[in-house]
Amino acid sequence: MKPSGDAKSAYIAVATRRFAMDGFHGTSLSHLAKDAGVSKQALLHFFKTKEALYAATLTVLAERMMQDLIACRHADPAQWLSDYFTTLCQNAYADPTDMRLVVHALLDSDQNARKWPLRPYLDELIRITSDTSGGRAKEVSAQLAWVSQMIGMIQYHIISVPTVSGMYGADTATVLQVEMVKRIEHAVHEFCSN
Amino acid sequence: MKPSGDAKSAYIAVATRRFAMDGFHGTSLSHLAKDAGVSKQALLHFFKTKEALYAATLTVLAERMMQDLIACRHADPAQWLSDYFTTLCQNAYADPTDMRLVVHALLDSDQNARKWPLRPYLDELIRITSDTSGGRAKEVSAQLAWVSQMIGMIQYHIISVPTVSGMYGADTATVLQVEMVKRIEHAVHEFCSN
DNA sequence: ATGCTAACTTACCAATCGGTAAGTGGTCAA
DNA sequence: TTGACCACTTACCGATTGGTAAGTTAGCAT
Repeated sequence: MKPSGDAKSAYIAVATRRFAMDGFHGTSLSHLAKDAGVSKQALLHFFKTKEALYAATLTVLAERMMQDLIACRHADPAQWLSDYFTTLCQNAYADPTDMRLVVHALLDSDQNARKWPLRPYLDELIRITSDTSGGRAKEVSAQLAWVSQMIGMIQYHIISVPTVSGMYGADTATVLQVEMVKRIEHAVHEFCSN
Repeated sequence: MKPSGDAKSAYIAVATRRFAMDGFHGTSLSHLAKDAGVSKQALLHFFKTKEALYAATLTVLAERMMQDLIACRHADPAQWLSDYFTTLCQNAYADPTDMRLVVHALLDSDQNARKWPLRPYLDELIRITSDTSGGRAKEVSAQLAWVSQMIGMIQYHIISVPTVSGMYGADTATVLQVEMVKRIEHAVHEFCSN
């Protein structure tokens, strides 16, 4: 018998990729089953509904994003933020799955129905921000505003890469990537130093 | 007989709202027909496929966004940009339909299959940017980078309003709106003046 | 050996999907 | 008056949807 946890997380991994690509409504259980190489009911054995599977992918996504953030820990909080945002971008160029999934989830969110699993991640980002000399001088809501602006700018940038590349060419898209890194460093320096 | 153009654009208006809410895959022809108060085949009479109807909504969306941009025309290009981005935000708070539709379309875009209808709009934004004293000093790709960063920050901000509001409360969401306007004015000033 | 449970499978379901075919009723030019 | 055309309807289609029911198989404790 295959160990339970492995199969379950393998299904979540498959679902993560599919949901990130095509969104919740664009993905069917049959597709997911085919991707995973099992029958549709194998998925329904672990996750009672398609919604439950989707929710599980979002939970795992939130944990992964939190881990990635912690992995960039740095004594200087401003450096921490700069490093994290930059590596977030770099990783997403190679694999935009997570960023796409977040945006899809944002658009799908019923606001009250499904609770947002990324709150701890956001709170941690705010906490780091409030540790910087510049961030400390500002109100919490201003810190949240800045953090969400940064996250939004980056995630939107990632999901628009294929379109920009198709419109203006791959080389232009590369320039946008370089400009994004510069913008991140500038924005962190501007907001966090005083 | 009802005048053809009216019905057709009425269907597009209905489809715009639905597609913006639920995305392409989350919207069915039956739902659209019910919203419009006609049978499903009334839609298929004007648009041969669901894809064609979707493409039509994107085309009209692009025209509308271009008009909104032109409507903000100002002798000073920096002021033009500042006014436009600000009013774009304000209008989207009242009705986020267009912003949501753009992001949905970005996620759906097959990159080669459907051509991106917002290119003229983007090009016009770049043209205005290049008319500013600060923008003139920079390369075109840097202007594009800045414009797409601004658009991305704003659109992501709009689609995240319900989620942020659910997480931190409506009053905090209002603070984010104020901060966004401040950020827009600051960013325009920083990039466009020299 | 036996029974229990976890991890599946095949078979099946009503509902809905996008789309086709064949009209129906009203308007308008001739 | 007629005939063409347009906007639209009802009826229908095969395919696919999310999900249920009822096995089947393998490992493991007793």
